[in-house]
Amino acid sequence: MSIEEGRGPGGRGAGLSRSDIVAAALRLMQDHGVEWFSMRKLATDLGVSPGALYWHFPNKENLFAGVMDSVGLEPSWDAASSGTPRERLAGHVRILHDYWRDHPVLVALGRKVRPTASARHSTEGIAIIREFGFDEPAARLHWRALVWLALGFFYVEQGVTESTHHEPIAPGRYQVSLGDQPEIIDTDALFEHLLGLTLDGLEQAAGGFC
Amino acid sequence: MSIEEGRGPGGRGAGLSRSDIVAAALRLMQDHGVEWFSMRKLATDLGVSPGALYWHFPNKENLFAGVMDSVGLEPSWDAASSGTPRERLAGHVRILHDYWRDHPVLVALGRKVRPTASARHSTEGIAIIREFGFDEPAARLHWRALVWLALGFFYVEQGVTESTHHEPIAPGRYQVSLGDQPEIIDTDALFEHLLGLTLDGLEQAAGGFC
DNA sequence: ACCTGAACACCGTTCAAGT
DNA sequence: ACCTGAACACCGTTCAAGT
Repeated sequence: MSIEEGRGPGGRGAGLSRSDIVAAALRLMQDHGVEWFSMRKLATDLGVSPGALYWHFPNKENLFAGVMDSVGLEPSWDAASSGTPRERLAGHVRILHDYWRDHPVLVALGRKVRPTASARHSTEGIAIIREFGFDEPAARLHWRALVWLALGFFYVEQGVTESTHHEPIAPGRYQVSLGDQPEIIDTDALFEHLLGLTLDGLEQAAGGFC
Repeated sequence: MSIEEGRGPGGRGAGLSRSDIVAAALRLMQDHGVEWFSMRKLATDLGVSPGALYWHFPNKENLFAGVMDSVGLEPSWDAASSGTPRERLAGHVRILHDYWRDHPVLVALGRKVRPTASARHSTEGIAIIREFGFDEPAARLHWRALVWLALGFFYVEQGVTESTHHEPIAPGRYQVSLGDQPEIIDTDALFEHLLGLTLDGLEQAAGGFC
């Protein structure tokens, strides 16, 4: 009657916790993709029966939400701390875009990613925009537009790089060929270009010095 | 030995064609959503066995591609035919955004939507941009940036309206409440704002009259 | 050529039963 | 309280067999 492998059938002893499950789920999704992931594979990975997961989480969607919370939404802000307001704002938006690009799991996760930056990131972004001379409501509107710009661009970027042939030529800097003629696109350069245009418009709206 | 309902088991006579299958698939997806759709439900709807579909299509993904082709990618251009170059360009981009918003099936369809407008739409858009004074390569780059802007914005818009409480207050003009404080956002106004900023930047880059 | 029907290998989720 | 094991109602896909 010795139980070798660990615990026998029934009873407790698996020692599962919400954070254990979430961590394993995130690892599996990062390694094999969100498409590949399933509750049963997660259970197998944890050495547990499928039903066990449903004591800790009501359903798959709730587990996904737990994974998203575990990753957190705190980009690193080191890159946007010096320079002109324009440069710092560009850095700030770029950080958002890079953050989402480096965590595709978050975006692929059932489209549950809310287009909001973290509170601190938003506060700083709005503060920078106010330096251009905008009042609070205008700055908030501009900030929201920039956040949507960055997230939207990443959605498209992800869709393109997933659905077509693409070759990464550097970390976070892939070229894709799409459309009729196999054209090469540097998505990072395209993002910089689009962001630049928008910030030009923002500066113009602020300054009025012409 | 009379076969009433149509054809008996086995043999031909179902009269399936690729276009029939595609049409039924599109209808089901529009009525019940892409999530709800399955090959077996499609077969049931067509009064046919699941395996029958696999004679016409190698797999589900290929069927999805067929659905996308059937919808076509030809927005109506009536709205962007008069006014200043700036107004016509804005109308052109707006048409793209509205088109994708009115065909969410295309975007939800496994993220297979290529971020390219139709050839004619692109040609006209690039021509308008050239009126600002850009040369061909610059105009193409600007056009691509605008296309990505419109498609990306729609992705975010769709994600928000699907994942949070939202109430449509007019066709194509819904308000959403998201984030910590239940704030109201007019997504159409936000898009106009973002597009306006970007076009301001584009005009500025073109003119140089300052 | 075109389709059926049954099978295969999967899903997410539930739930009595165990400890 | 925590987990098992079996079941339920699904999937996409394949394929021998029918006409």
